[in-house]
Amino acid sequence: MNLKELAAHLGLSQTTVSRALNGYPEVAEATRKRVADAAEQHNYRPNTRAKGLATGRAMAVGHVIPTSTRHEMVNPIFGDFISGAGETYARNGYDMVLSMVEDGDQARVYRELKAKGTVDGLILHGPATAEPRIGLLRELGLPFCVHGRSTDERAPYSWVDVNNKSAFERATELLADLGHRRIALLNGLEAMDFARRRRAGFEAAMSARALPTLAELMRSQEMTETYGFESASEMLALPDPPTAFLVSSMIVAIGVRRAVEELGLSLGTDVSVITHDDDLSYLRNGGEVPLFTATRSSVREAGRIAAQLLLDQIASPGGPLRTRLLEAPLVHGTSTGPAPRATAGAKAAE
Amino acid sequence: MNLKELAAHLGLSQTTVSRALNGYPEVAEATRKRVADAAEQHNYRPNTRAKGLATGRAMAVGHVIPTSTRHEMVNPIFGDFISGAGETYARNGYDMVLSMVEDGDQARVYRELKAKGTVDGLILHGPATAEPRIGLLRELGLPFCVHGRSTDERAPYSWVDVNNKSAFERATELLADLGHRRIALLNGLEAMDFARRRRAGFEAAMSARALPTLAELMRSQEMTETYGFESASEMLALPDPPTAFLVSSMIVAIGVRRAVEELGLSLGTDVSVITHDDDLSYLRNGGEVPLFTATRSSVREAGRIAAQLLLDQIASPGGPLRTRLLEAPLVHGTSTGPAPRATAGAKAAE
DNA sequence: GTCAGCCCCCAAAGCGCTTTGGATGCGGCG
DNA sequence: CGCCGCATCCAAAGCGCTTTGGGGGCTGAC
Repeated sequence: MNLKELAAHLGLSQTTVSRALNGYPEVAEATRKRVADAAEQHNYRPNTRAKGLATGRAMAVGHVIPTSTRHEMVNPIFGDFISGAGETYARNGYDMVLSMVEDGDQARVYRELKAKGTVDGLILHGPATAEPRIGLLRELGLPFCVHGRSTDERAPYSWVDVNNKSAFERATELLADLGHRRIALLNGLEAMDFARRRRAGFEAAMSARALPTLAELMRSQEMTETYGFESASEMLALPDPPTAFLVSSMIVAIGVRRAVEELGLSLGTDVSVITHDDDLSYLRNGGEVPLFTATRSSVREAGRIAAQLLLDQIASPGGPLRTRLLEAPLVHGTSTGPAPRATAGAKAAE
Repeated sequence: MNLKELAAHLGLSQTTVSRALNGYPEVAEATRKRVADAAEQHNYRPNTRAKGLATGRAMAVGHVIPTSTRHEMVNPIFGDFISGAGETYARNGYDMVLSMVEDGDQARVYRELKAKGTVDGLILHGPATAEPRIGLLRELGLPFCVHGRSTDERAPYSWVDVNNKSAFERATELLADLGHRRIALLNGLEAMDFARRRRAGFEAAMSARALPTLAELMRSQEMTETYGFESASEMLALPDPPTAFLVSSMIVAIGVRRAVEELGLSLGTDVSVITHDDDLSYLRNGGEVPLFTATRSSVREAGRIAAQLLLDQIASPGGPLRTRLLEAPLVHGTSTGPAPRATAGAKAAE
């Protein structure tokens, strides 16, 4: 059933039917009601493409997901973020289109989305410290909102981000307050902006307490369980091992836990761990009492907000570029405790 | 830059330019070259909506992701599946549109996608044993391919699935061969078809060996770490605890591992675990030697295949409905070993 | 020299919708 | 009574593309 047929069926013109359904004032209430009922009954929905052609709006927003071939990892937070964003889109009648793109091809895909008119705006994922995509999108004139920030970018742009620096600063302070002096940092890839900010927070807190940030206790890699396991195993085997770990994601923390337990050590007693927790729906941090002490921030909520900022921007093109900084409160779990008097290494050798 | 402008620029008609770009024969090679060059130079891309309107094809396929509000979990395999499917779409010039939909609303969304003409086909996720969506899609005349199967569905339909039954059958046999007699099954929600098939495989192997399938050693819930931890903790505290666990996902297995280690038991010695491993990019099963013995099947590969079957179906509407059954080979890790002579419970009490 | 037959190319219709610019009919005001 | 203005509705253009249904012009055969 299309507009023409519906109009014929009602004995009205397409114009009137269209106006009735779109809430224009120049149609009598009785007529509008009659039209609405008929539309409902015949399950009429205006064809998206035709409507888009006529209005010039796609009623869709794009997410470009990088999938490097080297390490073909899909970001685990992706599902939850998308899910949050999707809620917002659905509520506003927008579609969400996804493109999986190899790292190098991103620019090409952005240009293409613009030229083909597929979307009205974009969410930009995984910004690096220096992020050329931001300039490109601005140049293309496509509204966008960044999930995260890009330190090197000077001009304003819309973003939603967790306050990674303050989160990791507070986490480090907590560990220091517990008496830990040798604290390891298992960070994400440092090309990513968030990882840089986390390290900054860590270093700020450490130097404020006059604690050393040792190269052998700092790593940054892609956040996998294996990374956590191997790093922790190696570090705990050092002559002077760390007594605490600050970790960038739950998955990495799980690897750390495995290493700790495999050494016969106990989490929260011999070794303390604080992780960032994206509050992923399929990887909850324990039940009532959190398993890991963590800086927690729902990435799903971030998705909801980013989508909303983008839709607002699309709705009022000239408007101000809004941003949103989310705090990540420290939730206390069982993985932290006072620094042991003997070093963990000594304990392990008992 | 649109067709009209490009044609004017070239001093040709829109018809000729369109034909040149779409590879129709009635245009001279020299002209075609000239057109292609100009298009390239001006970065011309036909407007998707206009093209779609004219051809009646959306060049897009939909994925409807259920997000129940009760347990607001996003399936963790979702990201990898989508990523695989996305590769196929990209290679074929298709867009992928995602809808996050609350469980009850699925039928409405399918109808809407059809009526609005947003997509040319759909991938159906998470089929239940009795799956009304299949009938609905068939009735709507939208091509679709199911990721998984639906036992109760009699009429043919296109699907891609792992051979869950044989995988769990072989896994159970391995445990039995190792001397395990009390084997626990931590399954996914039994409304899901895959969970039913896995149980069937488990039970078939158990009864073939004349081993008992005990109600207190079988659970089926949503696959979270907590579920694995709590189930394993409780079962291992039974007077006559299991010596082996057959588990439905890596995440659940991680919870089981935590329970085992927290009891001071050792994985692969005191307690054996076999899990299904979807080969998720962000949750690899260890490095060289797998951590868990597992039935492994890449869900990303499944995504690639499902997308291809769907595109084939869209390309040749009358064609046969293809299906694909993927085997999940058993990979041997460190989490399995001979059944201990003393029961695990006795060992824990040492 | 003619004319059929090809090659190339073009004008215009049409996809399903929105929107501009009227048309029609009615009551109310002067 | 005549005219204005308002409330309703409609015809048609246009969004950017594909595709149908023609033609011109050139070649080669007769």
